[in-house]
Order: sequence, then C-alpha cells, then structure tokens
Amino acid sequence: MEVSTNPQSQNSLLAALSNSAYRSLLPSLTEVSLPHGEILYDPGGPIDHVYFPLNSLVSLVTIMQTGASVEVGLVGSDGMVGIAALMGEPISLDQVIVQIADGAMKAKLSVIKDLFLRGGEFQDLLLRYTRAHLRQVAQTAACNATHSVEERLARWLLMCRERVHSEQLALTQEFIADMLGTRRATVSAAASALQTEGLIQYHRGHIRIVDQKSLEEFACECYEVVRTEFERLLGPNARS
Amino acid sequence: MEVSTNPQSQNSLLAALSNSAYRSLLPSLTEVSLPHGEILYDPGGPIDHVYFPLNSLVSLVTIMQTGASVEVGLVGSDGMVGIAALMGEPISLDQVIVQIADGAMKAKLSVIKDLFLRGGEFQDLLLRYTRAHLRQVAQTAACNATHSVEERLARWLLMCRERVHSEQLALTQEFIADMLGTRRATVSAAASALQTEGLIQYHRGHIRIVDQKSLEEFACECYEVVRTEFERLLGPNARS
DNA sequence: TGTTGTCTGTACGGTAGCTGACAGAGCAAT
DNA sequence: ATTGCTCTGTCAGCTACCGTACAGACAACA
Repeated sequence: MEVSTNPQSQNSLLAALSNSAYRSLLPSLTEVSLPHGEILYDPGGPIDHVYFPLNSLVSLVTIMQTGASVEVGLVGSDGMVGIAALMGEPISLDQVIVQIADGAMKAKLSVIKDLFLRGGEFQDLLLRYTRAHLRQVAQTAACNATHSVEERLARWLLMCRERVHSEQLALTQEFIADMLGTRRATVSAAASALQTEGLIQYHRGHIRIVDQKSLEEFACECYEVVRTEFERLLGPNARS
Repeated sequence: MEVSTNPQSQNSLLAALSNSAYRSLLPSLTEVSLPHGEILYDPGGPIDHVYFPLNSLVSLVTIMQTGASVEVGLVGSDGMVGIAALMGEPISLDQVIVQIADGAMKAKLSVIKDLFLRGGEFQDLLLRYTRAHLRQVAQTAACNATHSVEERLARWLLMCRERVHSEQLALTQEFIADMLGTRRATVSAAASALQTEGLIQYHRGHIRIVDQKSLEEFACECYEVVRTEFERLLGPNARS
C-alpha cells in the first residue's frame, strides 16, 4: 500500500517486504535445497538458522513418549521456519522435518532476531505470521478432537497443495499417517475413499489432486478457516 | 536477576515485571471480577481490553460449524488474555469465556499494545508468554489426536488446579465435555473412573483433587511438557 | 531377468467413543 | 411438602479407529 513491495521472492513473507527492507536482508540470505526427510531441528535441539521455504514444505511434528508423532504445524512458501526462536530460547520442542523437497532461503537466527527486535515493518510482518500460525495450530487442535480422518486427510492435502503450488504431491501413506497421528491402514482406507470419489489419484507415493473444488467441499471447515486467517493477516489487503 | 521484580501481583506476568515497569503500568490497570460464564470475546468479535487473571480461569474455545466446541487454550494467573491482538488485528477467532470466577487486572488494549511495541522488558516477557502459549496449543493438538479422554481429563484438571491455586474446582461435566470436545456421558464415565481410583472427588458441579501425585501419573505426559515449557520460559530462572 | 525393498490393500477381533435417551438424585424456591 | 431445575449415572446399538498382520503390486537395482 504505502511502500512498493518486492515481487521477486516466491516466499510470501519475503515478497511482502518493502524493496528497501528486502534489499537490506538479501545479503544475509542463502538459497539452499531441502531434501525430503531432512530434519531441520530435533526435539529439544538448537535453532541456529531460520528458513523461508520456496516450494518446499516443512512439518512441525510433536513426538510423544510412546513414539507416536503428530503434525502440529505446516510451513511452506507462506511462512518462516523457526519463529519460536524469536520468542525466548533458540530451542525447538518439535521435530521439524522436510516433507516435500525444494528450495528455501536460509538465514542465521542472530541476523533475523536482530532485525526482528528492531521493530518496524519486519517485526510487524513476523508477528502477523506468528498469529496466523497460532490459528493454524489451534484449529488443528480442535480439528483433531472432532473431525474424522477422512476429513482431516482432505484438509491436509489441500494445505499441502496450496503451499507447494502443485497438484502433485510425493507422499507415502506411512508418512501421512505419522502427520495425522493415525495408522497407515486408516490412511489407506481414507485415501481409497477419496480416490473412489474421484477427488484424488494415488499411486505408490504420488498423489495427484484431481478435483480441487470437490475436495474442498469434502474437507472439514478447518481448511477454509485457516486459509482465511492467513489471507486476512498476510494477504494483499492486510493493513500494516 | 538483574533488576528487582515486583512480588505484589498474583499474576505471574505482572509479578515478573521490574518494579519500575510495574509501577508505570499500574495506573492503567483496573481490578475487575470475572463471573463464571462471562464471555470476554466472541468468535470474530473485537478485542478492546486484555486481562491478567488473578485466581480466575479463562478458556479459549474454538467453535466448529456443527456447534461443537473445543478448548484450545487455558489462561490463568500465569498469563494474559488477548495476546493475539498484539499481533495483527484486534479480533478474536475463538470464544473466550470465564471458566472459574475470580478477579483479574484489566487494561485497554491500546495501552498494552503501545507498551509492547516499545520493545524492551515488557515485549520480551509477552513474547515469552506467547511462545509458552503456543506450546500449550501445539501440545493440545497432539494430545487430542492420540490420548484417551480419561488421560486428557486428568491433564486438564491438573492444568486448572495449577492456575487457580486450588484443589477445589467448580465445574460441571457438561462444561468439561465442551472443553474436551467430547460427550458428557463420556466425561461422566471418565470422572467415575478417576473417582473410583481415589484421585478425585466429584459432587454436583464440584470437583476436588484428592491425590495430586497419582493424578499426575495417570495423566498423559502433555501436562508435564507444557508445565516445563512455561517454567523454562517464564520461571524464576528464565534468562531475559 | 531375477531379487529385494518399498508401498499399498485388506482383513479381523477388539475397544473407545458417539448418538440419543431416560431416570434418579441433589438443591432451590415456593 | 411440592414443584421445578440442574447435574449425574447409565444403557444399548452403532461407528470409527486401533493393533497387528499378511500378501500382492510396483520399482529399482544387480
């Protein structure tokens, strides 16, 4: 609105920065490629760098005592990995793992934290993102308590699609089961159902979303709720 | 550590402020009493004031399309109600409702936001609280996906107890069911089990925690995880 | 071309929790 | 004492999902 923003980056947060802010940040950013399965932070481990995914997709996973794992956050080109380190200790309680491989911009935590503490545009942007992220997590909590695995699977696929900008997702049922905190057999059944309905196509670790529209109708409301909140806080019409 | 903090307030955040910061905030604070069931913010409604509970207890509840409700956050003397308004729009997506009546310190959002944006001690404190809150919500998401209602009930009672500093909790099963996102009949069964084990005593809207220690053992790990995170970030040994 | 590992479909008994409903028990007001 | 309200216990049928397991299908590699 008031300043020209920078359209270059595929990452929404970087793209939302003003040209001057972006230029001042640029020297501190390195483009890296994140391979599938790479663990960016271990549970209880240090956060030394933050990441701005381009078309990669990163999951925040809480690992329970029993070894069960549940995804509690999903970060793609819409956000930054490592925000928690800006608010207190540079320690991650979740396992943070690369789900879909692609590039990301990487920066030292210290640089980002300095910039953040300086206030102004950058802080405002990251606070807005934090809030949107918080909504995502809260909605996930409510969703996990009340919605069926089929609905949650549909929602989850939509969230992935939106963040990597692709209908094609390289994902095994085993992996999805870990994210949803359920059994692989359950995912298998749910995925079959979605395929039978003609919403997705499934084949050995590769999912294609065939009918986006119908998938949205099938999914629970949580997809829309979170999407709307992201748009309200970070979209083109968000007031800074 | 470095500055003398102010021991007066029963609210941990206020108590953690330095004497000078507390004194400068004090004129803006009004003590109010929060009656059970009062709705502080409606879903989608404005956030005009924030609250620092004393021995009151406030729930953040996400209301689904079906009308089902699930608690996604719990704020007592350990925190502030309304943090989301510091990060973007002064709008609440959750219903925020008083669960256990008692006092709270109330302040205008504008005052708190100004102070927050000024950086320094107050911002640092609220950011730490935000992070602890985020952990609570994330752990709830994982917990809802994997743990039984009995475990979750035990955890939830412990969380309440800790925040209101009392073994006596005025809570109906109906209300608890709404918080856990389950049926009242299910809560009835779970509560009976806990009572039979001698962990709690139940009587027409009044619960007493009889055996705290055993209740902790019975509850899922999530109670400890969240408690530890709060202590690490906001406890007496937290580095600012 | 065969072998090996990965990914998926499915099956079966078991259980937790849902849906909906009814009855009894404590408390308050009249 | 009676009425009315709130809170709790319980029940019966049902569904979703668990826990575990096995076998088939595909892909990669030798």
